[in-house]
Amino acid sequence: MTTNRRKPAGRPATLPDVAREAGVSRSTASRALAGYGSVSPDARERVRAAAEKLGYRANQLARSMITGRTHTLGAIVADIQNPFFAGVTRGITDAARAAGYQVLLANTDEDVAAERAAVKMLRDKHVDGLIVAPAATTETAHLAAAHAAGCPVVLLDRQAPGLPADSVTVDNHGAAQDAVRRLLAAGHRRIALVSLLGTAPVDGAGAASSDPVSTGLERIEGYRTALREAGLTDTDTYLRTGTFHREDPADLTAELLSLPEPPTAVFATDSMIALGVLSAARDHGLRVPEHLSVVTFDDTDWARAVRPRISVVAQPVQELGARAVHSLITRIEGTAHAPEHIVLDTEFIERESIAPPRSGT
Amino acid sequence: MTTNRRKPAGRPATLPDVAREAGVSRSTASRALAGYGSVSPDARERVRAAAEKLGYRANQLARSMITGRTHTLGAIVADIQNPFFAGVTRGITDAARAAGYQVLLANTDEDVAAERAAVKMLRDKHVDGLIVAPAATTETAHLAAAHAAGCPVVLLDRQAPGLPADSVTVDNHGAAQDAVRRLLAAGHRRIALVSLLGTAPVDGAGAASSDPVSTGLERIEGYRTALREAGLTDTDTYLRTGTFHREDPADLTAELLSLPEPPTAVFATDSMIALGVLSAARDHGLRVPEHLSVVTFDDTDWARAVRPRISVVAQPVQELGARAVHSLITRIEGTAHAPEHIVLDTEFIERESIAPPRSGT
DNA sequence: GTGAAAGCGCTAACAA
DNA sequence: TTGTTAGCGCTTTCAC
Repeated sequence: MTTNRRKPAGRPATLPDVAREAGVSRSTASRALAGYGSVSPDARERVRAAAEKLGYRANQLARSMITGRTHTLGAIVADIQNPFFAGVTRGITDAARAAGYQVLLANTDEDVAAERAAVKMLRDKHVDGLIVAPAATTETAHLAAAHAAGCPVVLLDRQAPGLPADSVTVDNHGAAQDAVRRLLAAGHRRIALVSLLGTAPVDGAGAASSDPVSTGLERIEGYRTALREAGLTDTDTYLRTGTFHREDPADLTAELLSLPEPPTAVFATDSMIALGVLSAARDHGLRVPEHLSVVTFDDTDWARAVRPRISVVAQPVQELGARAVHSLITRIEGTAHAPEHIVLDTEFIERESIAPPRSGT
Repeated sequence: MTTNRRKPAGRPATLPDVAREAGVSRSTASRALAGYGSVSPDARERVRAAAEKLGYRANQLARSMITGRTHTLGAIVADIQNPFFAGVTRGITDAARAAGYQVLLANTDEDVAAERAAVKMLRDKHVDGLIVAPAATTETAHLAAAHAAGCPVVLLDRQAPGLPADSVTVDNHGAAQDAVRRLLAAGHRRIALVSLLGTAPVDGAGAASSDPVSTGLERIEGYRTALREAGLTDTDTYLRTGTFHREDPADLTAELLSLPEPPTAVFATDSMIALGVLSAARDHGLRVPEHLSVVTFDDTDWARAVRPRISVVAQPVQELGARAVHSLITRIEGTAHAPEHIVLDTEFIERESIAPPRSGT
């Protein structure tokens, strides 16, 4: 038995309803509404009118089943409450909407297991692609699998060497180096870096011991490079890295400030760390910038409102998100091409948190 | 012709693949996996093993078409970059995920047209329900329509009188009143309020002239109540309200501070406004709290890190989001019941931004 | 307890 | 240009 009953008032109008109202077949109605194939102007108009009259809205679920496209993107970030990711997410949702896509959001708290679970859920929902700020640089099998299975992935903010995916990042090394150079130029020699990394701390002399997020690592390397340039060979004396959820940046800073020869300047690798640095400085009765110069990554709202205003390395947060969306959609809708790696410029914004050290090194 | 071909390696496994592998019918396989109806333990186990072997993941799109449930929630907020909404969104995504739901996110920038468009897109995607911080209190026909059509709506942070929907808010009137009382208790008489409202400014004597967001209005009323309690009848002398995107809170504050008899204390209705107030105070060479006491809604990260630390009315942001999710899911999964209005407590956190005025009123 | 068959709302070959 | 036909992958009566 075919579905020839008339549409009851309560039920939302379906395509057969529209077709019947317009006096055409379902396929013609479908073609007219989706705007493909060829339909006579007359039929097209009748269908349009019928759809309007019935308040017809296409069932995207049914459409997606056929076309294989949901026009939905998945965004996986560490923490939407972090102003950096809030800005990035804003950029993502805006760009996505402008391109006719919606965004499913997931937080990972820098936890790879949570990231894996998120990828699984989002793929179950058949997102057309994934924008991921990966929690780890090496454990990316789930991302590679998604990519291979035709769910394109673009990496945001962070790289993952093994993965043949597009990426949108900033030049963390260069930006950090530049920031530290400014501290050096002001006369500082005892310059600290405070950071939080994904998993394991960077110890003493060498490189990272484990698999932390690449961003932090690059900033640390930029810091070291700048110090070495200035002839400071012992680059790790004032280097303090903690682990998310385990260490508090304020404590790391407090420890630095209690040193016999405390740093005269601190470089914070993001705005939430800078807050900890500021807080510790205050607890030690230190004024910025007279007693302690401070520079941080990320130009948050408060950096230009507090006293003194904080000098920052500003990242183009919204653009980071928007470019990720564009890369992703290009890959979803376009033909295969080699992974592209977009590197956006940062901007150093000089404000009032840098002063010469009180006593020379 | 039935679909009897064997599963090619490239294609993801489907239910027929699993059924064939397990030697049962599709219906049995479906029952075993979804865990309804009755299936013999033996068959259940064979199906489970087959699914595991083939790496089967159910197509949620297909499932949703049948069941009418997508296990997806829509969240419509003003601006994810506002720390308040960032916190709320965090609460929403976490609670949703814990309950087996995903979240589609949309920003409105307090624009009703954008909100309407978002509701339309999200409903097209068949979200099971909507969490909305409505941009306007009266223009809510699109929300009422969604609700009536079986897509439940819960209001977040803001009320909409005409709408028979659940809501989760805080006691804005009481919290504002309490905050202003503390300023009064410190000896202030010239207390300003700076706020940004949805559409039209609140002028002179009366109530709102148009349809701004209820939250701001309630805070203004709380402010007026506290002033009246203290015998200050002229409650609007230092009341300054602007419009989103049009006025800058710093300008509103600058104007106040240029008055012949400037206020000695300012109450900001959210953290982004507080930033403007602080900035204007600095530009006027005023120190907080010696020259100007400051209190604000929302306990953002920076409020406890800046010097002086800012006294705030803290809202339970994550809980606000979580409770909204629970209300919504209860309504989605449960039976019809009268709208419930949850009002959460705020907490006044006393810090260092309030001092007695220099010259008594 | 299990399978056959119908069908959710839509698109896409293919014929006409 | 248009209609017919066949599904997408799954759930779900309804007999057996």
